[in-house]
Amino acid sequence: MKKINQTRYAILGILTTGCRTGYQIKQMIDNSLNHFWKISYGQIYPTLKQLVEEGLATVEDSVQEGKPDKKEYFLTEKGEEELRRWLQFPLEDIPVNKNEVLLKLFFGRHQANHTTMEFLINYQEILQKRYETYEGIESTIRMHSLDSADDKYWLFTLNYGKWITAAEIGGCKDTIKKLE
Amino acid sequence: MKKINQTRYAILGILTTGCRTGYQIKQMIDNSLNHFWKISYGQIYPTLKQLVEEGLATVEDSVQEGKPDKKEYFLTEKGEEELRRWLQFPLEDIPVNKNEVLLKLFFGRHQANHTTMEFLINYQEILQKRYETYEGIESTIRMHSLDSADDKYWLFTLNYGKWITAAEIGGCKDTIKKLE
DNA sequence: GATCCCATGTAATCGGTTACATGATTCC
DNA sequence: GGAATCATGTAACCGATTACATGGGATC
Repeated sequence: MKKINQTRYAILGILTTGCRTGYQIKQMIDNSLNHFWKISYGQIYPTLKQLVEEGLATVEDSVQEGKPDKKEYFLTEKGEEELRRWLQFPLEDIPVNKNEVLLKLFFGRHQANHTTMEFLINYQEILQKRYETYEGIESTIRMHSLDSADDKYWLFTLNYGKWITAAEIGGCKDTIKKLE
Repeated sequence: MKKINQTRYAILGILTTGCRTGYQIKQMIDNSLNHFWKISYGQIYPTLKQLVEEGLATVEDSVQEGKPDKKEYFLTEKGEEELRRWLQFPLEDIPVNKNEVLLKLFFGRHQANHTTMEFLINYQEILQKRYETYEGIESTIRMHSLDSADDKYWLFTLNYGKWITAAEIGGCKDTIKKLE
């Protein structure tokens, strides 16, 4: 069973949201998907080139006034099909998310409980901030009530993200309590 | 800010649990940590060699009866210090866990809602099985009435894992409901 | 002149997987 | 003889990051 390269599909997907250049793709992922996806220019530019070679996208040189020139990428019909094929392809098993917190918790007997607790409290604070960020984004989207077709799914994603973050906060608190 | 190689520390940690050989380390991770960590021999053996070179561990050739020879690794004092140093080192920010489910959800407008729902139902079933596995392991540990110093922390880890899994199941259900 | 944003790209390197190679021992 | 388990290792490859290189335009 060969593993598929998800980054290709992430880029394919982003190209349907109005982002057209490598720079914009990077910005979109850093700003909107940054809690569950990331990417570097070292991947973006070569991948875009490859997508064109495979006929999944086309490029157009675009001259801008007041800004540097840029290359705009557009999905082809074939590219859209490829995206849809990937979307409906089911997860056969859960990918292992390497979790540093759980790993450290597992080796907890090698340090004083209060040190583990401090570690968890620190992590919990970070999670709390993340949760608040989600809430902020959510209300921004709702207020702007943009008619963008993507918004609905963006909110689903945020909501799912909130569930996970809340659970992690709960897990931290619960563990801290047990360590006391 | 340079990123530290956590795999080294995972191996360092496992060496404190009674696992002594590369083979045993692999087994331990596959059997006990498989939901939040994984590793391959291609990492284990070179890393063990490196740990010895750095004075964090020592090797001993061990002849066994009825089984092939093996190499047993032991943490040095320096190795234990290194492990403790890593353990107490706080997370400065949350590492990005690339999440295929969230990514696909984000691009949901490109397919029929029922397709997205089927995808989520499938995922939810996988999560449910995982949750039951956690419960199974938990009761096994509790029944064996632990004298191992690690057991307590193993249960903390399991408990935390249950929180996260339960939340993901909740997130799936909630999203499915919204898609109806 | 300095700094920031926009914009594109590559080379070196790293972390990790996969596939391969080897071989002892036990159990059926 | 064949399969399963125990055991160690390497080379090729892949996905991704980091550091570097370049440069236009706007703003202060």
